[in-house]
Amino acid sequence: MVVTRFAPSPTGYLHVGGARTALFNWLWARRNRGRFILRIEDTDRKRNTPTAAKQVMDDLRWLGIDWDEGPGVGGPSGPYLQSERRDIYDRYVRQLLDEQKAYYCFDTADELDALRKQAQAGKGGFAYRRPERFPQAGDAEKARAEGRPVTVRFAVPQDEPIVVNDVVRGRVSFAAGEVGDFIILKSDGFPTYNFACVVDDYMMKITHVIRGQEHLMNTPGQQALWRALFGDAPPPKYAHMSVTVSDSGGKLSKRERPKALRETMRPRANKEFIDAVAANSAVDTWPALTSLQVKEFVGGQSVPDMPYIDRMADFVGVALPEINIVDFSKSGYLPETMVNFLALLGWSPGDGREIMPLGELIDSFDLARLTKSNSLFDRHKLLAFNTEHIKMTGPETLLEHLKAYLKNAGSPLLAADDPLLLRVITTCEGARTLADIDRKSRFIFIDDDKIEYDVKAVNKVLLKGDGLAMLAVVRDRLAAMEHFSQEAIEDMLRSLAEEKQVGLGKVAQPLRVAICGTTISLPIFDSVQILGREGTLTRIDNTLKKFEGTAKS
RNA sequence: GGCCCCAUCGUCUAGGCAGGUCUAGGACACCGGGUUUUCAACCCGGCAACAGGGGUUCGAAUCCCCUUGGGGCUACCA
Repeated sequence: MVVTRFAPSPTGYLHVGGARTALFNWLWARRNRGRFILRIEDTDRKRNTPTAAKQVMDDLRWLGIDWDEGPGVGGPSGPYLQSERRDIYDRYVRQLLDEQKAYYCFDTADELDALRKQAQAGKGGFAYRRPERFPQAGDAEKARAEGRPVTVRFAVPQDEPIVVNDVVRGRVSFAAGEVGDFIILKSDGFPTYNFACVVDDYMMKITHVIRGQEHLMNTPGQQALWRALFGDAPPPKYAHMSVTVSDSGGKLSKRERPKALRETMRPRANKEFIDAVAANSAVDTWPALTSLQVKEFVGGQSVPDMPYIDRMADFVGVALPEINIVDFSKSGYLPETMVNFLALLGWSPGDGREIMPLGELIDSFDLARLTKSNSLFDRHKLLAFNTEHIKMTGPETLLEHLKAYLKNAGSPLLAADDPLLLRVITTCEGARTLADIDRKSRFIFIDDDKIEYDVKAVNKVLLKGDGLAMLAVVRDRLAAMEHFSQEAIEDMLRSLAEEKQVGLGKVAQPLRVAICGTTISLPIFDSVQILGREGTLTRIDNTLKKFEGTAKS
């Protein structure tokens, strides 16, 4: 049976790279009717937070990725938090120590740094120099007493090359001595990734490890460790996927958002600006940043937590590139879109299909068709995918997605009932994101006297030419109508245009701006009918009053 | 610096492992036109690639080598 796992380190939100890894493992398990395990690799006490673990799980659920074993669901190989498996790791470390396959180490971080610098200066790479005689338990005690850090290193067999047979890359060979002895147990008693991962993959009977290419260099060490620990037990098959790169070059990383924000802030960063940003940087229960903190951020010396980044971006008025899964959901992308798009980053079914529902993805997924070369995360294509998915998603499902979106965005449209929302959805055929739908419909639930007029729209449609005059005529016709049905509104506007010998746009656009404040809204007949006669007339009157006399020639 | 991976339109890719059917196919983007009550959507058309150099072969996008370029790793992070 195929068993795969996703093993995130809970250091923050789930980002697209992690989501893709999770998805590929999940697809492969589902495709083979196997099991998919979620394992939390929280062995870095400095960086991991419990909220991040929860957030990662929420994001996975949002994507529709469920796990057969893991936090929340349990399973035969638990616990699934590495921080709760320390006795297991200790046992294996003990075993290696006893068999002289691992040894204690007492170097400080500074000493190691110095060694590394030295190696850099020379021509070779850095590999830890193994001591002639392995320190014993007594030595470790003594070192501890002296306050030196105590770690354990694995003695990587140095006599022959290590060959990794990778599912996507084929045979990758590492020269004997190339892989240096690496730390398996940190001085705080926690295992390192390279160790815990091997032990857990064995105990959880993982058959396929699908992960990013950045792990390829870890594989020979892990493989050697596996042999030392588990002898001839067959190791999992490794599949190292291509890396997802960003258009700014390099691996797509969470740092892009702070970077983008910093770049837009820098040119404006005088004292008042920094103070203003700082004063408005509080998030929920988190206190506002100080001006100094903001200044240091702009200067590149520090990076505040992500919520602050989002808050500042909001205040400054920039849209940051989406990196985390939550960013995409906030921007109005469907989970179906994300899954589909992510699946095609480094994989293709080979027959030209692109827009695929989940079931099709599962049926077609194949490790043999993973791409070797890196791929760039193309937001344009993502948008196109979202448009397609919105089109092919049924109104009921879309309604659920939309409601979740609106809630998240705090949209006034939240006041709408289901029938109205459904109507909005069907009228918005061709919307590219849920945000589009929201944006085009918000006007419905804004108070008549709180319309924000878009300057450009007002100038172009109302002030230039005889927009205001036309609007006044429209107002009177609307007031005189017997039945305020959508059909009647359409008939009235069309015949008015015909009567005045102008295109419908000349009639419709001033009306649109009057009731929405902008030229972007639902189709005009729907807009007017949904708003109702009273609201429409009030808004027209307000508009007329506001802009009369300001018309340009 | 060392080690490892990769290389087809601007981007994602098909084709490569089993060399000829590839004057290299699709999608997105872009450009032009159409439709139109806004934004979209939609329809039609167009531009556009085998990184370079050597081999092997009757024949190479496809196999081999070198160069160049890109990426990854080089932590008591995962």
